[in-house]
Amino acid sequence: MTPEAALRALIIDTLSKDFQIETSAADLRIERTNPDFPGDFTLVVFPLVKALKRSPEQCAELVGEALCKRNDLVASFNVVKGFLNLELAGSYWVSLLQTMGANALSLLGSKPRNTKVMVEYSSPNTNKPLHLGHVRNNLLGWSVAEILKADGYEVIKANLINDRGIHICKSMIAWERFGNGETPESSGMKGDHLVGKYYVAFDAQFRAEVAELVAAGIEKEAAEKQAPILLAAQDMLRRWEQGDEAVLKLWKTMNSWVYAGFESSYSRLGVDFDRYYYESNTYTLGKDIIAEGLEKGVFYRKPDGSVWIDLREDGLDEKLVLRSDGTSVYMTQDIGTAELKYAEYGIDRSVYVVGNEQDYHFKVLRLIMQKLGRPYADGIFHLSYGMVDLPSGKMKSREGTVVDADDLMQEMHDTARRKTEELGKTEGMTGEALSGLYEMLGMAALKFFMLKVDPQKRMLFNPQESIDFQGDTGPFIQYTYARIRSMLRQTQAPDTCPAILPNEAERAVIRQLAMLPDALRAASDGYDPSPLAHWSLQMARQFNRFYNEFPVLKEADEASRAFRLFLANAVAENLRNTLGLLGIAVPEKM
RNA sequence: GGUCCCGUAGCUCAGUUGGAUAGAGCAACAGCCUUCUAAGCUGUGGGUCGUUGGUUCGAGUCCAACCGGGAUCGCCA
Repeated sequence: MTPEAALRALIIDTLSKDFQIETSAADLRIERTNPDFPGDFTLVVFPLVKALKRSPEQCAELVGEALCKRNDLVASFNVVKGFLNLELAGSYWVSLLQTMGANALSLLGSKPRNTKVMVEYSSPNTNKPLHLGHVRNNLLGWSVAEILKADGYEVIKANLINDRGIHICKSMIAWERFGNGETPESSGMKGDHLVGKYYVAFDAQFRAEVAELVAAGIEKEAAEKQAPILLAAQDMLRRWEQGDEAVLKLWKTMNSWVYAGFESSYSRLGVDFDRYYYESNTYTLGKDIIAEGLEKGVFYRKPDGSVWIDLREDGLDEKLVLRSDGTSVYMTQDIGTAELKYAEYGIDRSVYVVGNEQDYHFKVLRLIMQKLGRPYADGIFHLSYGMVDLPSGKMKSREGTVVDADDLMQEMHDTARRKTEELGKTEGMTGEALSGLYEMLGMAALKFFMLKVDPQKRMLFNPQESIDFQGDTGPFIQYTYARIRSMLRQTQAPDTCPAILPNEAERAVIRQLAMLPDALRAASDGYDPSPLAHWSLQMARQFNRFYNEFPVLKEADEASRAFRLFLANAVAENLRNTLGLLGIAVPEKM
């Protein structure tokens, strides 16, 4: 049990037995005590004033005294205005440390959730390499999946690959026209970058053709519809759908290049998937459900044959779910894949990590599934995240003004190397270990930067300034870990924790450790890794404060030294585990 | 125009279901390495929490209106 939960239970019991006041856990206001006052937790007594018929100060005094008497959890108290500051007993903190040891999450107890969650993330298009926005998506999705696992859910990570459509044909047609048979092997280019190059080439050609048509006196809008290369791409899509062998062959070849490229980016990012879905397989799904919905009267057909749903009563608009020619739209496919996911795994919840520009789409999807009475409908959750902006403005992959994911990762690696070399603390490390360290530090800086922010907010990314290695960063936490490991290489931590009375700095460290379960719960409930990132920062800061003031290895008193080693080891292990949920590895030395 | 998201220090961000004098980091300035890793620690300066009302013992947090930024409302995905 966490200290707060223990205290809450004690207060409820005391209020009931000594004051005949029945309260529920939710009614009590318990907070961390303001650092300016002595105490660990604070009970806000204003809500009790009416029931006790006393002034706030008197209420606080009465309750404080009763709590101290009841058992040895609360050692002392003080009252400031209507706030009852409670100090828990030193012996309690030590026994708590002994209980949680290297795994503070054990305070949660193990309860099987028997709940299956699918987290779909990444979902790239196969016409261009991953960029900064995908990086945020991938890190979020992977981390949320790991967090849910740590909180007792059964998790399936899924990737729905958009391998079909006009955008793919654009790359294909440009490669046919301008490629001269270029391959990743012949060019030495990563496959996804090679294909992306032709996507950009398509756009350049397209714009040139449009300009030509406009010069010939055609309206811009019309020109954009009749540019020859666009017509060629559209024709290719038709041939693709008809199963034209030459088109399919080219499609498969270019896709295989892209997949090889993606695999290498995913692997470097440290993300993985349990199940891949391909839009080329799923794009016709969902039509049966449309038919079912028509029968049930959830959908209706317009005279031209197109099928719609009217969501105006739900505050939305009418929405097309099937084209007049009977082909699927985006929504049709998503209805179908939702059904497929459920059929395959019997999932209870389905998390979609997709940018916030699709808020509307997922609101509609969820509503449709609810109206169709699907058992998984309420479990659909759109993990919506904000765009990543650059100082120069929006990223446009067509125009090639993007921060490429591979370039970014390499840049992080190089920056980490430069920084490490400046500090010159890596004596005795070999070339391979060093490069592994740079990678670890660079990726930590990148991942922490992305994950410490509330997903919902759009974020500004300044390649020159954003990513730092000092202050609120991944490397700062890694550094704290490495320092502790350095001590533990010299003297091992004891298996059991000596029962001494901790000083204020030590208590603060234990208190922070004990807050990890709350951070995990917040992260899991909110599908948001940032509470764990902030916990880690706070943990590292708290430990560094202690470390700066008190000796560990050089502590003369043997019991105290053993206690501090045990404490330091607990901090290191919990930091390592928590950063692991963010996809961040920790070095033994840096 | 309808709907949704965001607005907190010069910059990047925290701020639990309303609680004490609104917190970190970066940047600026001043200290701390003959002692366990200074990628660290300590201190100083920096705020009409977009604006105006409302709800109450109490509002950055809840409600309303407005201002500013963004997204979305395609037989694109």
